[in-house]
Amino acid sequence: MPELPEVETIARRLEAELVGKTIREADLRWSRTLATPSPRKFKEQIRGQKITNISRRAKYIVFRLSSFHLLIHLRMSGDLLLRNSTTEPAPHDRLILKLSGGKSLAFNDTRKFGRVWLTAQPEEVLGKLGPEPLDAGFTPEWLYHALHAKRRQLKPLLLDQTFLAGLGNIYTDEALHLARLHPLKLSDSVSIQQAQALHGAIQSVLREGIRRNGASIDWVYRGGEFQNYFRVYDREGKPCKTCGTKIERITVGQRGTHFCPNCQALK
DNA sequence: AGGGTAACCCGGACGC
DNA sequence: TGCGTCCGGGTTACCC
Repeated sequence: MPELPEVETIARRLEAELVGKTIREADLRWSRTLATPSPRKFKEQIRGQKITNISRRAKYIVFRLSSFHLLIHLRMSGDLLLRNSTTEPAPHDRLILKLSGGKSLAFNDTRKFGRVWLTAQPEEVLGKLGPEPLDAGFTPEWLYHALHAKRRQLKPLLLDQTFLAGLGNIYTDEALHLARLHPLKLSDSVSIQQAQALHGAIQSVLREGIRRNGASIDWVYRGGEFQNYFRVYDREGKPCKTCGTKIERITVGQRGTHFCPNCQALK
């Protein structure tokens, strides 16, 4: 399941491979993948567009084209695959962009949660997002004040993309454990020292993810040994790697939430 | 206003 | 085998 580090890695790879290529044709194989515009308009507008830049904003992959922005959100099960144009479409391919130079970019998405936007106004999609957790503007001071401007449980607040953009369920649990903060702790009860710890933990787990996936992205979506790196996520009943206490799993805002009741005491 | 939860979209995994 | 339930990213609708 692609979270921010995986999306970052995909965007970097695509940037290295696809800048300068022209989109010859779009093969839309599952029309609901398209958030906007209509399939007809999409095919018409994307034809002949040149890819000038590829980047990431939150968990969106942003393709800057000659006169539009193509935004792709992979959600749960989406993946972007570079293929030769002669390769047959694979099961669960939702959109295939045929490019100049004999390559194709395939958006493959088993669960059909992922969405694609083609728009001249990307801010309509990206405008409400909070700051990037790895950008210079995300500082311990900003986090402290932002936390105190709300009175919300830390876990749902950190998952709120308008508060901070790009944290998903796994990295939120990991960051809270590293910062020794209970997921239900109220945001305005966090001390300046705790905000500093949380800030460091968020950047640390994301950077760790990026570093890891840069080396071996292929198993990220296939299970493999990904879970061996988790401190708390998906480790219910297993010993905390810090203190040995059994990791607990609770539901917070309908999300599975994992924490160490000893390291992350509420009081 | 600002907090919370439920439904929604999906298919795979898993339990019975 | 087969049916029901859970899971999850993020938005929207709705209630407190």
